[in-house]
Amino acid sequence: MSIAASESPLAFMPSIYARQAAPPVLKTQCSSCHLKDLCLPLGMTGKELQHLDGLVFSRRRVKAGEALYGEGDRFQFIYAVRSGTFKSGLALRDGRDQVTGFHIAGELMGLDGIAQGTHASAATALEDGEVCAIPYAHLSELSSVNINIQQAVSRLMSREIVREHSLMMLLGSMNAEERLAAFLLNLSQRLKARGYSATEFHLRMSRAEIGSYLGMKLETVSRTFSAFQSQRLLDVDKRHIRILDLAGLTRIFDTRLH
Amino acid sequence: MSIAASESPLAFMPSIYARQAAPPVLKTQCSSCHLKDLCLPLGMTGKELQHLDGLVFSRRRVKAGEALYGEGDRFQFIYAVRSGTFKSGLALRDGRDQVTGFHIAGELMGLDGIAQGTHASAATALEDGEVCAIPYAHLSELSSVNINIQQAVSRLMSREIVREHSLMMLLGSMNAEERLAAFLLNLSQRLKARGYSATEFHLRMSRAEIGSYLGMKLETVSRTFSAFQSQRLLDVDKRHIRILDLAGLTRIFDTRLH
DNA sequence: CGTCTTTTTGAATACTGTCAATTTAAGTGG
DNA sequence: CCACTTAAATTGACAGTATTCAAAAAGACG
Repeated sequence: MSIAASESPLAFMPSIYARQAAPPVLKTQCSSCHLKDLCLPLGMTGKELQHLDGLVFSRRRVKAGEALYGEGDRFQFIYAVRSGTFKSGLALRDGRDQVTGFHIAGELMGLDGIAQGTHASAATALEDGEVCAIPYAHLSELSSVNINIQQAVSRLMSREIVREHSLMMLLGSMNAEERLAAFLLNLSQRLKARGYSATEFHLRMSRAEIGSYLGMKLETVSRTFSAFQSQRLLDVDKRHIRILDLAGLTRIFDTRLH
Repeated sequence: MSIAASESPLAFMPSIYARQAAPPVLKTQCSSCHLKDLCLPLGMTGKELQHLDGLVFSRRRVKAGEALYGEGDRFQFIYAVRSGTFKSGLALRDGRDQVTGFHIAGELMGLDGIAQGTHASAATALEDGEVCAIPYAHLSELSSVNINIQQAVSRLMSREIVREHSLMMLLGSMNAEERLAAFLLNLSQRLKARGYSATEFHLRMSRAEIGSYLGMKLETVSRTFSAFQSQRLLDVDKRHIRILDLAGLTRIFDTRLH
């Protein structure tokens, strides 16, 4: 479920590297990563970025449905998404689970584990993907050497708190249409920031998972999608979404009159 | 709305100190604080605690209704509650606000400001109280000197993330009775940890504020209190609460069948 | 090609929200 | 100190939205 700190970074690499006689220490470097403006190095400049390259971590391929960590697992790594889509969530006593977040390229998972040394939530891949498994102990050490790295990590944790605040607002005071509109617009913006289309995308999660995240039943999610379609706000074909009227969608959750 | 970094720690102290000819630098020390097992020094041992005493911060008296900081205010301080009850929340576009947390002695406020350098939420006193205003810049410096302080701060931020996860679960999947039961039991535990009665207490927040926090209308909060009373789980007299059947209350939100 | 999962849609129910009236408490000023 | 005003809480009646239960359609997968 979680890989050991000593595990070779090669373990999950394509076979071309494994075939080499003397495999190079394949250090994935943050400074040369195409996600560096979104991910852990966010806001870091030359010097900190250099320090950050001292961070040794492994890349790990994950197949759809596979868990990165489970509730109660020992906390060792913070995971940064390289590719693919992930969900994190908690299991409820009755067997169902509450989705607390969806994560795409450049986003971090596992920060909840710092508090107790064990993960309070679980993270699962919704499609095949790849993550960087960053040893938290090592990141901590680095933080004590360079105060800017420490602050970058703090900012990322704080950002997670802010994100959850807005989700609480959503869950606490919005109706079904507003929730789904907020969800789609948020996803749209995140995809746009990564160079993808803001108006046409494929959902990697089921109606039930969206519903769990938004605090509504899967049938209500489906009905709301249909309602948006008949309002000509969206073009919905199962999980393929095309936003026809971005302004109209924005108006829905902007007009908080409910 | 927020006090300047250079402001004298004496500004909010009783006049007995101000009358002295040469006022001593009145440093409030974490190591001698009666809240040290709950607050910022959580989990710190002798050495870190000594380092933490190097932290200079002011104590600030706050009157009921007064704001500690508002949305968009520049982030300078993390606030630790010494006494009193506070709420934090976001303003909605339509004028109402979403309460994101209630805070009592030993709890921290303002961590959401780290992300952007400005507070994403506001914090207001629900009754007269006192807080420690901890300059974040100074805390950061201290963290780079002692790695254990840095980790303590990280743990506290992570704890906030975990707290919000469970609130999301509440908002996303519980009915009115379960929400109120969860709220009362959580408050009961926190009061107990501070030496107060776990079964009899005075609510400092209105039905509307509880409702905002729990994602329900004030009338529903009131009705649910009445329902608990007729089920002989509680004795409710306006804001005075006496828990008659703690086990029964636990069963309500434990039995997640809804 | 058949099975299983996911999604959509309908009909009825249940829960919470809305609107309104009343009671109680608290604060203000004569 | 009491009348007056304002705010908070309770309760009822009704409306509205989301849930539940059920069935059918459409893909996904082996």
